[in-house]
Amino acid sequence: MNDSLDMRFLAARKKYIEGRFSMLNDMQRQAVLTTEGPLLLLAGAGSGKTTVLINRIANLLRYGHGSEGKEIPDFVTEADVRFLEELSADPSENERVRADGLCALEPVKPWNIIAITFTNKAAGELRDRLETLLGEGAGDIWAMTFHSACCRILRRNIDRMGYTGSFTIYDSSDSERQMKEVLKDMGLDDKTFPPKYVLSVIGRQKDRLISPEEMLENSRGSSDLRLTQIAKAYAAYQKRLKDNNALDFDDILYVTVKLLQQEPEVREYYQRKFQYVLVDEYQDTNHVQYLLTSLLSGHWGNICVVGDDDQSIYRFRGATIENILSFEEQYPGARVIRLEQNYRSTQSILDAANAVIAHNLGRKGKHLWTARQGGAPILVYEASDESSEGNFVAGQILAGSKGRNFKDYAILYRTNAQSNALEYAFKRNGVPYKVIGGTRFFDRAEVKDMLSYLCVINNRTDDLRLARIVNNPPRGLGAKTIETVQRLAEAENKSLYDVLSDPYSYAPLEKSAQKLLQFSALIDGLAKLLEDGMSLPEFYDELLVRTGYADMLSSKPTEENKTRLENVRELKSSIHAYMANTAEPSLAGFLEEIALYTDLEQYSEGDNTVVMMTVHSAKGLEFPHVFLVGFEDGLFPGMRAIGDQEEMEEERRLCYVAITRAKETLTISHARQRMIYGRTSSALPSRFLREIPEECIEKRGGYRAEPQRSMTYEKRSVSSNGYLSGALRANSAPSAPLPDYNKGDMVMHAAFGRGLILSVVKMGGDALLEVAFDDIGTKKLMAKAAGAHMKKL
DNA sequence: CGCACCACAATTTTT
DNA sequence: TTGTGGTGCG
Repeated sequence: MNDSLDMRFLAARKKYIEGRFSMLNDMQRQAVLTTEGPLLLLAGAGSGKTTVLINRIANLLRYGHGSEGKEIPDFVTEADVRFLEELSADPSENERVRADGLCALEPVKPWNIIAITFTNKAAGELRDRLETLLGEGAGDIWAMTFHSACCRILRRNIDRMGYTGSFTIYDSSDSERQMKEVLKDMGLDDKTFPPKYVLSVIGRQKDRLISPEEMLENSRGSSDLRLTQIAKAYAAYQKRLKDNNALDFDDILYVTVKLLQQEPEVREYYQRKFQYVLVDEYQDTNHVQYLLTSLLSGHWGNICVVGDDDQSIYRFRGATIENILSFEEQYPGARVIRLEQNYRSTQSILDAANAVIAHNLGRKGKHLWTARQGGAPILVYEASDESSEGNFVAGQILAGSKGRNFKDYAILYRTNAQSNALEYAFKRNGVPYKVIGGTRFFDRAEVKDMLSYLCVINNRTDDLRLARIVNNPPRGLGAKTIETVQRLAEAENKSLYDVLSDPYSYAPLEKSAQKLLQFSALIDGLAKLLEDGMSLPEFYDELLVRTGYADMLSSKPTEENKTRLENVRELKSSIHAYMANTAEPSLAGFLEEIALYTDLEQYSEGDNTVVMMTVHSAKGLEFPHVFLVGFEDGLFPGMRAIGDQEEMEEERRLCYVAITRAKETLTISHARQRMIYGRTSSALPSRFLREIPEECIEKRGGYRAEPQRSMTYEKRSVSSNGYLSGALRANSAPSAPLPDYNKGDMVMHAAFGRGLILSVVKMGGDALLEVAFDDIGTKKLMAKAAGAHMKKL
């Protein structure tokens, strides 16, 4: 082929590949087709970031670097060029196959791509969407979290680092318990050295790749005397973990990076393997994660990071916005593409978001826009206190939802503690809701207990987990006995299990020998079941029975124990889920999966209920209607942030995240006074409110004339003026008379429609109604609150 | 060992 | 106000 034909081919190839991504907007397409070298994708909220990621991978798999490359395969003929040039926008199947063959330039193998995310949820979604788009082969792509990717590398190669491939993973509470012991052994007072704090200091060291020895060295010149102690604790802690063949979450990254740095063979293997490295949510990466991705992409240099510096809200756990801000310096020749078209929100919402975030200095700068103009203004409501705020929100939802699409609504707040007042209001008003967050499933004591049993059965030398369960349920092996065992084990450099399963060899254990043997027989007996091929779920049932754990819970059937038993049983469904996804299920495999998969209770669209969560947990989600509550100075932004530039910018980003969750409407509320730590304190509207342009806002509420009242009186009266208060002046809302509802009355409710009162139970100055609604079934409502939305027929 | 009692603290959260 | 963790008693 001659030069001009070459040019024609390149143009036609580019045009064809572009055509294959015609469903994307220009910027998105550019992001997909930019395959080579470092690429920073600044993806604004709602800009179709994941779509781009998926399509970018699809492009790599189908066309390799065809969209950018200048090479031309030898087999291309003039006829081929003409064919491509004349190809219609909507080719037939055959034409498409031929064109694909012509345009593909070293298509990438799935196993040469790694796409790293933060959460298991994100990784799972990525895998699902890849599979939908690409079919089977997608499974070979490394689409996983930082931690699971590192684990996979470590399982193969960690022996070079002084651990063995069957290492266990400590979660934060395991780490804390271990650290507590370390500090106690060192004779450090846990007031001056809170385990959590010590661990966080150590975590920062690991993030900077500083070893215990280096930290000790560094601490010598320091004015903070505690640092030397912490450095020593760091060394002792690491020794313990190594002795137990355990890694904590920070170690997983730290050791992987150390391994890749120290071992050229291992490094080169993975560097060659990963031709393309993609990193999602890059604004959330910390330093060690930067090092990891930079190492992995070290050979081919094809690193694509996707993120939004304006949505970086995890500084407190080590995320550094610097990674995104200095990407271009760290990767010379990097290209930057901004995705600013938003497909989620109305213009009013985006105007507000843009205006707020523009006040930040440390940012790359972006301006979100949407093709859909207009939209309802942002409603700003001033409530008298948190209870009236709750009633307002509940009322708005009832009025807007007509009792149907509760799942279209989300309530976002800065702190978890705020959910309480809202829950009360929602219960009073009969609005179904679900609170996301709080104690997670795998953090519950009973679940950890069962997992500890499984860990010990899987690995007898897991001292930490063994200590947890050896006397749970109580077996007469009290603290004293365990301490003795620990002392003996330490002296002989053996595991706890080694000692307690052989009590007659140790004089001090004579008294408890019988009980100790019973315990080790229990563990051995259970392990035998698995060896004999019992299935995991069956085995788990047996575990519940033989350990006496199930008995312990069911013998005292308190409400609490019932939920515990449920949780313990629920773990069995995790086992089933694991079995369903795994070719060769094993206890060890299950435990490994569980160790890195802790978020069983994340938000997923399920029931038709309103959801309540912190702004942090809402990141990445979207809802038609969003309520941002508690928008007050001191709460959002929090007290700690006021007067600290960096912190304030983080709060502002958080605010930006909150605003950009909304698709159709955003309602912001703040209360004039609020109960905090049992004290009522007054508050001013958030300073961020003033950063939202006036013309985006419609104000409501306002309680200037609200008289001071006694607590109880206040609580009851606000519910009556809750959502109607925009219309009713506060002064004209005296104590609401209890509406006269009787059993058998027909009522019409604003949201739930027609209903029949089944029962009336007087409660204080109020009454609990049970109402059978024609459309949605029976509901329990408080008469006073519900009265605002309901009339007798 | 289990329970009651008191002191104390208290953003945000994933792995 | 709420929840947790530690201590001391029966």
